[in-house]
Amino acid sequence: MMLSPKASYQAAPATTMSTMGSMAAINPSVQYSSQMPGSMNSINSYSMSPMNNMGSMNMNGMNSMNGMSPMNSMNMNTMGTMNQVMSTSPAMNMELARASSLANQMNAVNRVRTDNKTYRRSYTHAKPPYSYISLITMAIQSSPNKMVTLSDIYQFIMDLFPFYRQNQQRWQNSIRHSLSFNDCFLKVPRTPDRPGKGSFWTLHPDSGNMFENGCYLRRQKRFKCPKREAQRVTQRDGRTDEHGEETTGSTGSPHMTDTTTAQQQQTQQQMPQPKVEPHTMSPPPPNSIQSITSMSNNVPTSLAMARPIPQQAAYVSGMGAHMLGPGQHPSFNHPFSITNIMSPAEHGKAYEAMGYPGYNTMSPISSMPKSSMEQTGYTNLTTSEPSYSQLGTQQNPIPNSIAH
DNA sequence: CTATGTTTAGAGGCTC
DNA sequence: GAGCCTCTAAACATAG
Repeated sequence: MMLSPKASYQAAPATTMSTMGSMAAINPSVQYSSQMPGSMNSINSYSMSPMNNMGSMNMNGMNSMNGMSPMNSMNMNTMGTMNQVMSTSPAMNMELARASSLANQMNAVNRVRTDNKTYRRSYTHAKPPYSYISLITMAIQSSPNKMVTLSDIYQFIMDLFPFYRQNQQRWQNSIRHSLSFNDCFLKVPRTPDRPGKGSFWTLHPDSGNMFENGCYLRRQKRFKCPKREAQRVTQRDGRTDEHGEETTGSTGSPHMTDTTTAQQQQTQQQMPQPKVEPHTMSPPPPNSIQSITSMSNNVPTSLAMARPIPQQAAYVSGMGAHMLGPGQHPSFNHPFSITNIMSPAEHGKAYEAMGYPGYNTMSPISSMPKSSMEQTGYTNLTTSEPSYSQLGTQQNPIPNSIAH
């Protein structure tokens, strides 16, 4: 029997809505200011606008990075298009801004630390209150094209949170696992025109309500693609899944209840099936990556057989594990498709045109209930995270009545 | 060889 | 307490 070492540094507590509500008055900067007099100017960025936070975060991240990495330029690019991103998913950017604010505080506290002997522990050692799925989602959403490579995800996380600049092998393995294991992440293969290692990763368009409880540490329910689940069952049992929920529920992943399966299948069925003639596909915008559009001729045979989609509609096809599937969204119009890279502002329109109303509110981050955001004022950080409670004087700054 | 991706297994915490 | 979610570890396969 193997003992998990995680208890010694991480406990991954989930924060319930009630806890979130009660935490509304808790401002991390206030908590730490009581321990670090005079440091408010440096760390009270929670009262700042998200954009300010985002900007300062990135600069902090950049300052602490060694040299120029591809991701650095990506972050700069992200910053450059922040206005567009904001228009695509405001709530998502609130979360990103909050995450960046947290990173900002980490760095600020790091600076304060040198002037304050009483401060014993750096934010650098604190594990950010986000699940890996949340972090991956943030990385994807922060990308102008909503598609990132694995290394981009790594860099995004390390840029944002110094905590993840250590023990990289451990958490990066978890990142890879999360990408492969969770249906909400879709793998988009590279085109011959864009050689390189690894694929691109994007979000499944139907995975929008993963974090509807407003908690980014733990999803209320896990998104599962019925089609992919059926594939798993088929592979596992060596037979065709013809009984849908029953088979899925009995032999499927232990992470999925029958109820959830039924709900999601219903959602899938209710999702309007766009009827877009291939020839009506608009030419890519001027700033699109033209070279990628040749992907339709590069669909692996095995994958093409698995998904008999029209050749004209073949986007970045492939069903390796969790490629975008037919019926879920047409490839040639999928806002995330690399064959259809468009401005964030166009994403919403495209989605609405293909029968996905409210795309702008689909992102996991943006699915945070408005009431929750109003209650929390962006402060729904799961401050019950033990690693945070060990900050400062190593006394838990959060009253037990609130933290638990 | 290294990075990437998949899969399995188990532990701990949370929700119902 | 059962079921679910997340995290971690590890083995293995594959691509560049």
